[in-house]
Amino acid sequence: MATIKDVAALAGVSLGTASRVLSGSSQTSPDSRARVTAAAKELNYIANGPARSLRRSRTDVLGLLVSDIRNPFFSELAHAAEREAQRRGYTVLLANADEDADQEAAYLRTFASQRIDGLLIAPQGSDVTPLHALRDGGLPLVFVDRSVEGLDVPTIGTDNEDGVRRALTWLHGRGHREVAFVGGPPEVSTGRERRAAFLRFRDELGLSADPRLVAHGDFRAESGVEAMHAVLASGARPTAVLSADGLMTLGVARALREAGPVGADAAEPLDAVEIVSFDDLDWFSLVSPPISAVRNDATAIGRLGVTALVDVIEGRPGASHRVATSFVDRSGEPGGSAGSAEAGA
Amino acid sequence: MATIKDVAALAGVSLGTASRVLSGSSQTSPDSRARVTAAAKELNYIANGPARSLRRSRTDVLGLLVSDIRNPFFSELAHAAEREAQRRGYTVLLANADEDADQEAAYLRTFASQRIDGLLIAPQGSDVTPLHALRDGGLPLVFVDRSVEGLDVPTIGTDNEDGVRRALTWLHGRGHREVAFVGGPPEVSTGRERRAAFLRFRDELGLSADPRLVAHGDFRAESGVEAMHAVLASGARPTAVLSADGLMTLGVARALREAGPVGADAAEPLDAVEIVSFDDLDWFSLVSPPISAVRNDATAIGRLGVTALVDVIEGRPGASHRVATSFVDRSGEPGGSAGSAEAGA
DNA sequence: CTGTTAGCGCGTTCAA
DNA sequence: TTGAACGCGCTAACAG
Repeated sequence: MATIKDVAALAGVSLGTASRVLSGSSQTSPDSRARVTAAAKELNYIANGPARSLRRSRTDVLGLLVSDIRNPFFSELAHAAEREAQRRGYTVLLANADEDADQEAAYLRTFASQRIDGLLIAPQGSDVTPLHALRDGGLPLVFVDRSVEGLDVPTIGTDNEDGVRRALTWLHGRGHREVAFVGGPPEVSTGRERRAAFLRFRDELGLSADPRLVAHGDFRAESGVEAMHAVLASGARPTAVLSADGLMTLGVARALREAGPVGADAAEPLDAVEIVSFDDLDWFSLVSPPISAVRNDATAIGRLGVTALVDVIEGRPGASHRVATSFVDRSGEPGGSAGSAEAGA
Repeated sequence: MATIKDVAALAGVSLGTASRVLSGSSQTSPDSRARVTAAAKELNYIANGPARSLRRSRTDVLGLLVSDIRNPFFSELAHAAEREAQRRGYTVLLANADEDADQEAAYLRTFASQRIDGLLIAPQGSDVTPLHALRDGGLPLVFVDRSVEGLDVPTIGTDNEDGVRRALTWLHGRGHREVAFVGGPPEVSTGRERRAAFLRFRDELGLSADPRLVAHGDFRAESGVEAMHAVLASGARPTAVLSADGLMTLGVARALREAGPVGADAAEPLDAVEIVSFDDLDWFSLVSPPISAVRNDATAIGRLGVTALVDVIEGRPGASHRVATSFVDRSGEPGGSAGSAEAGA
């Protein structure tokens, strides 16, 4: 690979002049500008990033540490963050904690070693010490989607309480009183907030407070299956269920499908259970009956996260946001028959 | 941030000794090892990556440039690649070309500047010059999922021909003769291969060669909607459709749903169209009728891709692979009723 | 086994 | 406006 020295030699100027032309920092004569530019093109010169970073003590790279890249919410968030970052002259280094605190800690070290300029993170929340260390080391930090206590960091999250309120109000309006809840892990802030909101609005709306209706997963599909099975096995007979994230909704739908007439002792078959999801997935309109959902705006969160992070990096205060949710009511849609123009199989 | 100099000073040893201890390269006395380790821990020392890279002229970072991070196939591939890379001591820098050749070129530059040790790429295929430049610059390269002509690079792809064969044979066995095809873009190798295989096996099996049954998208959901609409608008009346990738399958399913009795002039309503997808998505079993699919093993491709790339980096020849597909027959499953334990709404 | 030193490629200061 | 020289933090080569 050609170095700036090669470029300078070919252009017949000094190394300093070549550097000034290429980084466009200082004034240079039109003559040397032309010659250096030409030489750089001819040699296919691309500046050595590590050397540059070492000298400038900045990398123009942002880290994004998501909880689970296979979760559509986070891949959409990542996509939006990447676009916004690129618009502002930063590159995004994406890493995946896979809902695992150890892996999160490992990537935190990697990022620190790479000397990224700032970090966007959806924290697991089980152990904050590594985050504290980074923070004390002076790394600009912004939380997306989730947050952890005791760390004063700009946070871009969803209005979880209002989202849950929308879902329960809607279910209540449809006549449901036995509403099950498949929540997220209590270690994670969104898990806690959505659970608290469920309990609160459940009571305010006068829905059944049967504790057997409440179960918890880990925001992954398989845990949704297990949680829903657990609810059904407990003997509870929900007419509807609210799932706290999109992947678990997939699991819940699977579990309900598998369940059939429930349990060994169940004489009475299970009526159709209406599903409502926190997170709207693109296939919800295709199942029967369609799944209504709280829209959780990953794109806005990714975009605002980068904005806040760049603000912090450049010395401005980063703004926190609670992004509003909306509710997608699919009760009026035909549902089913993805492969057919008719309703019903 | 503490530097290795600080660590050496605190430990009371020379800079060289500190370096030797921390990188574990050479032999060191137990005494200095203990003191350096302690000092490093106390100062919360994390080596400066850029400086390290500059000196060693390697970064221990692999690039992964995917076509579309929101495509579940690629997020799964990325996840697998990341795991395998970590296992081998590399970090993965993930970037998203968003099915756009310009963005691909931009990230290629970024990667080159970062001096990554090797690149895993699912190329767009429209313009190979930037890839050639990298290749000539000596960057180890491996293609995943897709490939481009004229570049002798290890390639880990799917056995597209056999996948399509499985799908068409299965459809033929179910009695379908009017089978539509929603293909990918011809600029992309997988688009071309799946199309060629469709045409070949369509003819071998004696399926209808009506050209109105064939349409093309760009591997994104919206294009699946458009392609399916185009087929229906042409007046063709397929009884089944093969979609060339998972996201387009979503679009196809939507289009069929929306279509209803087709067109303004259509007197006869459209019978149920059976959908088969190249790429199996996790919700296919939940729609009605369920969507059968060719399993495209993203995990294997990601894993083998990293293996091949590391081989190339370390001077061994990288092995190409055609990963086998399998067919998931869901015709026997109940389908529909995601929210119910009963079949039917 | 350890201390000293050179230099990776670049941006920037100081003189000219 | 330009050239020369320094040093960012680290590893490796050499001498002791």
